[in-house]
Amino acid sequence: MKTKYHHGDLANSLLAATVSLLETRGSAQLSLREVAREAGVSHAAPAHHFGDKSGLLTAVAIEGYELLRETLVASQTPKGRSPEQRLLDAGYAYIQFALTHTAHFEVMFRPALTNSETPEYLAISQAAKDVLETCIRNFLLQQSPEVQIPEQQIQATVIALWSQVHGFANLWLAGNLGDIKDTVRRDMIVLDVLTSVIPRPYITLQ
Amino acid sequence: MKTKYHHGDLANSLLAATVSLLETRGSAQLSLREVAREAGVSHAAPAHHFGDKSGLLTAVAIEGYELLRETLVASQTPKGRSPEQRLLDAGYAYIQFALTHTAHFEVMFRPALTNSETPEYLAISQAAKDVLETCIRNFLLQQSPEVQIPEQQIQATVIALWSQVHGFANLWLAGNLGDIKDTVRRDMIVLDVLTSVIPRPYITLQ
DNA sequence: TAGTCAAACTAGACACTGTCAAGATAAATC
DNA sequence: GATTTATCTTGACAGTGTCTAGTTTGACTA
Repeated sequence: MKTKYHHGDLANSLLAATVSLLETRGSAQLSLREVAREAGVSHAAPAHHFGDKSGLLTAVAIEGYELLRETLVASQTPKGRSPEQRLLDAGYAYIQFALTHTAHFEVMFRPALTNSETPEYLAISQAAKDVLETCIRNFLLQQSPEVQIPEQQIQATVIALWSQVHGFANLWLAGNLGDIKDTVRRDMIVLDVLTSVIPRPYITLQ
Repeated sequence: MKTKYHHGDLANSLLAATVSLLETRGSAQLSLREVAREAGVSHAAPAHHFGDKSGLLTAVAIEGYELLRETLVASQTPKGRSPEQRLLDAGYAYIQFALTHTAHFEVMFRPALTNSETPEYLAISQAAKDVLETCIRNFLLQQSPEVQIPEQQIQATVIALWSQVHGFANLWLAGNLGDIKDTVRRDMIVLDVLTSVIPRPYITLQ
């Protein structure tokens, strides 16, 4: 495992090194050559596996969407929870993911850094979004079982709720939410933010 | 005005060139030297006015916060509007600003690119945020005039509403909202998103 | 009006970057 | 065992941010 010419699992090592460097230095300062140094290979090695810098970051984004999807699915597995609770769980999981996997999260939502039109990219990002949508659908269905909610209204709700948690995570990561350091207050505020939009039943726009 | 040694208003020219390049190429590809070329000066000229790259981007962010503040204030000047309408107006203005001044908006909320601890930066960003907060305070005051809403609850509402519009703008700019191209549908969805959180009166958390 | 000084800008250099082409090595295949 | 193929290295190139030293110019002083 020391200094073989063929690394064996270089692609994954490079991915890990990239995420690690992103987490410490941020995406603006990320250097392909530093990634290569971190992985102990020559400066041009990454190109062979990922093409170029955007290719490497695309791989990070895809890994991120897989992780996010798993996280969201996992948040829905506990039994005996109401659709409303499940919605809260999903929102909380989303925020938790963003604050934990900051490197992935940033790259996932900056398409300028990646090849975001790749079929694989589109598929996995859509898959993650689908979990959210299903969750919200179930919630709306339970909120008003008798009314047939128009599809456009459902989409608007998806956008509204997604915006909520996504914006919260972004403002948090950008340092715009003041000095909320400790976990307790953080959890409280997250809950506040989430519940602030939860109690709303389906309403028709005038 | 042709090729004088002293430009006269180089700082502003550099700022304008930076914003222009940010709008076309994006922040990841922005080059100080290209900014200098665009402004017709030597590659080291920007350093004299802004120190380094982060100094230049700090100036962009500050200009952005000034613009945002003006936009928000302007959204509140029409007379005869209810606090609820004013809240909608502010939210709409926020989103409109983000989608119009994409370069400013991106730099404003990526502190890694700027010197976001500068007194001037902190002051102007706080000033912009204050407009939002006042607006939301007035809304809550009108929603429940008899109850004294605890400060923490107010802050949570500010965060919730800010998250909403901020997240919406971010998802939009990242291309995560599908193919909503035409202005009509866009306006409708913005309205949906905003109203989805508006009708909620003050509630206590259990 | 002449002289001085500080601000505004240029020129050159340095280490670093991403990417490309060409070559070296080792594993897999036949 | 020979050959092919994937993996990785080496070297080069243009471009970058920033530093230092120098040049130009406007403003102020006397």
